[in-house]
Amino acid sequence: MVKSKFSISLHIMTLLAYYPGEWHSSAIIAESLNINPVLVRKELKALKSGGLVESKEGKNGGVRLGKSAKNISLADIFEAIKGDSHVLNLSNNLPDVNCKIGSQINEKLLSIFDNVDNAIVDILKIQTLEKFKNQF
Amino acid sequence: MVKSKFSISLHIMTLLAYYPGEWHSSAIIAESLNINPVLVRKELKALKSGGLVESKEGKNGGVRLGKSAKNISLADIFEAIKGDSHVLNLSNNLPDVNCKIGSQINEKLLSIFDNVDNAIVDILKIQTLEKFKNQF
DNA sequence: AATACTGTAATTTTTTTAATTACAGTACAA
DNA sequence: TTGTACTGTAATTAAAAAAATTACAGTATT
Repeated sequence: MVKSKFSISLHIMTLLAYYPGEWHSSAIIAESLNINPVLVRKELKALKSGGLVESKEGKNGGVRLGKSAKNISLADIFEAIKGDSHVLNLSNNLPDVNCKIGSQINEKLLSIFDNVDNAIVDILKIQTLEKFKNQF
Repeated sequence: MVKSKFSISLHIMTLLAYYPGEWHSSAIIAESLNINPVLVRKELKALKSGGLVESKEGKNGGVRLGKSAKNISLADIFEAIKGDSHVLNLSNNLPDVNCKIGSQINEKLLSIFDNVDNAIVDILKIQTLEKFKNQF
């Protein structure tokens, strides 16, 4: 479910970029997104591992950007939340291995998925988070 | 769910391209994909409206390519199944309209989604169905 | 007239996603 | 040193989405 993860993560990142330096609690962030705070913290996990945000535990803790919004592209966010998954998916069911096409389709599809993901990264590289948040 | 629709549709189209001219029943196609025949017919609906396949009702009916695989790109298939939807999605919940970011994020996201979809189309335009099926 | 298809609607089942609950761990601050 | 307000994460429940199934009208073919 890369699909809505990107939206959620970009929304979070935009908030953090809009109020730089401030620590935001997952509850506050969740309010703007109108989703559950636990889900926010889960999404933040991926963004943290990419170094895009940093968090502070304890009272008055929260999260803020891990580096300047000028140095974060939308592709960075996409890659952080994407992990090993693809934007496109295989069918859940295993194709018929006795079929010439069915037996090989998945490997060919996966190769296309890589190309698609790379194309998305390329197009998202163009825009920085700084530029994106300045639209608001 | 554009994600697995593309895989299902490309699988179908590859089968049809591999045995050109022949009428394939949804049951035969469903066997290779290991999915329900009704779902195959549903996917075919989108491909038909794009002129990519043609169907024949009645006994010995079925579907076959609507034009030469040489004249079909993977982008054509993607666009046919995509319809008005995007590969990326908004969050299901409406963001807080009282928040500066929340009130405007969705329109900005939709603009990105268009760019992403266009990038996918561009990369998929490169390969024809003919070339794709010749890999098998 | 029997057969083998498409096309499509309605329903049920399965899968996925999100929400909720719960709580250990941490830092601040009175 | 204790209450408070956070993160981090696991486990469970609820909701939503996707796929499968059932059903059947309509249509060529033989």
